[in-house]
Amino acid sequence: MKYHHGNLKEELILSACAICEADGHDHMSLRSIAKEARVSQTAPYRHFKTKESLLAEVSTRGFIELKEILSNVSTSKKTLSAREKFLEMGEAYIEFGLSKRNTYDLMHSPVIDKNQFPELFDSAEAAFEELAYILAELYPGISEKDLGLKCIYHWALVHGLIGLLRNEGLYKSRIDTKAGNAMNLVRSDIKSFITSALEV
Amino acid sequence: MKYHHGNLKEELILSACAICEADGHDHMSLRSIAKEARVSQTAPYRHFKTKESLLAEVSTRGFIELKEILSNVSTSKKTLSAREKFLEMGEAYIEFGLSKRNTYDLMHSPVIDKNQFPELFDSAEAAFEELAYILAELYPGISEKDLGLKCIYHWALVHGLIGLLRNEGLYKSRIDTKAGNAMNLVRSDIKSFITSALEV
DNA sequence: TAATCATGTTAACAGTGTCAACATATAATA
DNA sequence: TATTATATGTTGACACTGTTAACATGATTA
Repeated sequence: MKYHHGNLKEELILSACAICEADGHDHMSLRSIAKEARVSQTAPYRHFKTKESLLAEVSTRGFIELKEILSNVSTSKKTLSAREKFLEMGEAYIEFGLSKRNTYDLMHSPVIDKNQFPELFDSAEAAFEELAYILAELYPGISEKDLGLKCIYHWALVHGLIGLLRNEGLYKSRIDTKAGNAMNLVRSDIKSFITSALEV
Repeated sequence: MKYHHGNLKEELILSACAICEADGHDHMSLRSIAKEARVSQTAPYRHFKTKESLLAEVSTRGFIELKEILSNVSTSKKTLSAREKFLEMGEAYIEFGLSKRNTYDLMHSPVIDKNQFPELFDSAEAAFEELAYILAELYPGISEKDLGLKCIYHWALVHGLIGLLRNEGLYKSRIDTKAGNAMNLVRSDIKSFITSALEV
């Protein structure tokens, strides 16, 4: 029987990622994660100063995955026009926010102070940089200031849309019922929704 | 000494609202709220089936306040054009999201299942209806379907923008530093930012 | 007046994050 | 190689959490 685990830190992170996505970050306990790794309840403290710092790791992994998803659009679809790549990125972003729902929540949760975890901060920024790259390609010669404004505009739109698409019930009376479910309409054709934002 | 409090439920809600806004909903314990009302730790259970239902009350009050803020724009500024009222509402919404930060978080937190609390659901919907009213005024004769799309569009934008404006650090390298802080630029003139969305 | 019911209390349970003190395996050093 | 230091594990404990069960008290109603 080995006293030392060998790869505990990584296993804890992976467990945390799985539990976070399965149950939500607020239903995730250090003790249960430790138990899953068949290790004592305080063993995680040899690798993470606090629970929050483990959550920060999970969040960081989320941003890294998101960044890879977004940059894949740029690199693996070189034949597409900038405009089409932008739309694909928007779709991919929303797909991520909807499918990795709980992880996405953690990534944007106020329980983790990004300023306290430089790696998390950097990973988040790297993901958003992908948006800036494609927008710079889409608007050649744009000033840095206007590029910044456009980044904020599109990111806000897409981030907000994810929140809305998940709150399925909301807006029932006027949209889902009376107007024949505009929400589903948006969901079924996200690209055309995002496209309208390009007219701005 | 009175055994019965008399107005405990309301006092608990008010305490909860205060603590939520001060410390965040995740740092809010039933016991501390009970203590603040100088009442035993289990007294709240005579008025709330669970902690979540107290949080739902706090969230509901938030949406009610938000709805009032938004409808005040419509009613108290009748001389304004529909367009100007829309911009004022957007500004007021963002102001709410930034100043009542922790409450706003709770209102959009996934820890409360809105479908489980009809009053909360209704209060949230009532707030969003205000947006629909002003947009209907702004686009007379618009179809219900298109109205729904516009609601989603503008709500997503403004909701997402709040998230971004609060994450002050994010996007530092490209925007805050290189581009001279586009974020602050947006914040200082929210109306013109929202205005661009009207061109869609 | 007596009985019912809403609203309080106390005691206890299982679960949480975290720390201090101790144990062991690996790495570095003499 | 023998010894020591360091990284990584364990046990036990603390204060805190939400929640339930059993009981007490005050107000309302028959």
